[in-house]
Amino acid sequence: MPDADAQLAALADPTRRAIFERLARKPLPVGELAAGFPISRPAVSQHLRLLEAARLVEHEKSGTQNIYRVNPEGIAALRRYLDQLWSRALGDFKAAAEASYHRRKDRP
Amino acid sequence: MPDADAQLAALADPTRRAIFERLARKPLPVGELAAGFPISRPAVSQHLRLLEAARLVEHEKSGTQNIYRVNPEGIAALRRYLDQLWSRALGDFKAAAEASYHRRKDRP
DNA sequence: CCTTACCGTAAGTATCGCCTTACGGATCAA
DNA sequence: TTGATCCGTAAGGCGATACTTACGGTAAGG
Repeated sequence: MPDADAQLAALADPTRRAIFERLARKPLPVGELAAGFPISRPAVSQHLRLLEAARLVEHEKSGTQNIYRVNPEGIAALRRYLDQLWSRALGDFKAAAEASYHRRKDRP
Repeated sequence: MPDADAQLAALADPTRRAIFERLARKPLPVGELAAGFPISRPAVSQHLRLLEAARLVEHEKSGTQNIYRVNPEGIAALRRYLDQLWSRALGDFKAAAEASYHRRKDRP
């Protein structure tokens, strides 16, 4: 999955991650989306271009508007890559890590 | 978990992710680790500093060597953050994404 | 003690990334 | 057609970052 590079780079930027999270709650046209951020609309467009290239979001035209939404397949691909990374990464430490992982997860 | 920014930024760089994956397979001293990459040893040291600040790796002194290994707790923290991001991110699309996620996972 | 091996830090440089403003294409209403 | 809205792209500035070489500090060995 060679998207992993682009996907991680996309999520690494705080603004882009915020855009992603906002689209996650609800699909939005670019203008309405950009209104929620302190940067210009073209800046948001550029972020969206990266997010879409990374297959984290997708868009659909509706009149003059472009409606952006999250891309479940790209997200699933990234999850698979990361799961495999963690399992390879944890090797001998797998037991300890899983324990630490579930400890906080099971007791919120 | 405010580490998420630093952790994602750390993994976004291909060289740094390669370093992380290599340490995942086996803890290594800096010199031996750097020998596996086309960049200088100080460059590797700088990457390790970022990875350690992000709690993705940790190190231990052994004579004149510094042995670096992955940090299971930091990794677990990132996993928790991402899991929560996915669940918030997928909302209505959760079913579809989970399906797509497990489809490839269950049939390797 | 002196030398050697191992490593981190500092300084400098070139490239990359995020932002802005300016501009042009596409769609809809009047 | 004309005008207004919505949006993407282009060009440029500026700070961040990923490298290099040079240097200093620490530990082991002769």
